[in-house]
Amino acid sequence: MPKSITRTYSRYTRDASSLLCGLIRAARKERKLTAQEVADRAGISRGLLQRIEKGDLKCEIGAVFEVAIIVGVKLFDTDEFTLRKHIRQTEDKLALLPKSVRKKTSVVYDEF
Amino acid sequence: MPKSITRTYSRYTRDASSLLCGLIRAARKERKLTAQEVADRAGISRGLLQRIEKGDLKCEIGAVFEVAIIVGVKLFDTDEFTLRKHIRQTEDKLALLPKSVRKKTSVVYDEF
DNA sequence: CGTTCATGGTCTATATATAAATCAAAGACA
DNA sequence: TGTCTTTGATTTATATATAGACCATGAACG
Repeated sequence: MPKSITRTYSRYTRDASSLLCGLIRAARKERKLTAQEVADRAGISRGLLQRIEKGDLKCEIGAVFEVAIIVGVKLFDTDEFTLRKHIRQTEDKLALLPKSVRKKTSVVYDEF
Repeated sequence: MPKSITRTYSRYTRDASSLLCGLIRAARKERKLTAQEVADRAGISRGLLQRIEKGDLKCEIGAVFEVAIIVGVKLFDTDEFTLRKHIRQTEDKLALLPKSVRKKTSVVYDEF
């Protein structure tokens, strides 16, 4: 059961969110899109878009990504083709890595 | 009231999410970090970390960002300093843009 | 090869994110 | 300046994301 759920976020997380929401807002204004328009195209409510544009860290990442793309903010700064190439590369690397991480037991008997 | 909430996501959104979750999982394995370790340091449950590493688009963005940073995946591919510089630039640009977007009424009386 | 730890899945209870509606204030444009 | 749209904020109801516990499988590593 979730008890309190008051998360703390690192500075970098907050900065990354600030930048992303600023980019989104600026892009929307530049393209002269209404908040309602973007919300409709993203399939979300205008209220949620407001929170996204304020950098609310509790929004679902899918909605944020969708909005970013709609207003023209490229995530990862690459086109779709390059994106899929990177996905494949990561999958390949992942296949080589061990399935599970094992911690050293390291219960060394050095007391004698 | 939320009625059905079955979102549809664009291809690019799904790809971006796939890449991010792949990078996170690969980075965690490379650094030999246990899922429980990362979850603890991020202040989230192991179950949520599992969903993040599967690219579940309904996870909160703050948790995803936090995990990414903990395992060493740089968002925006820049350091903290450059990140803050970009934030300031975006704020400046935002200050110059109009506060609200206005659609052309364009109800032209041309019937005579 | 056997032991032990990591992982993946499932289930439940609860906190909360979201949609929808409303209202007031601000700002764009004629 | 005046009108009308956009925005911001608030409230409410409900769907659901999350924490926490559990179990079964799998895979490291001694």
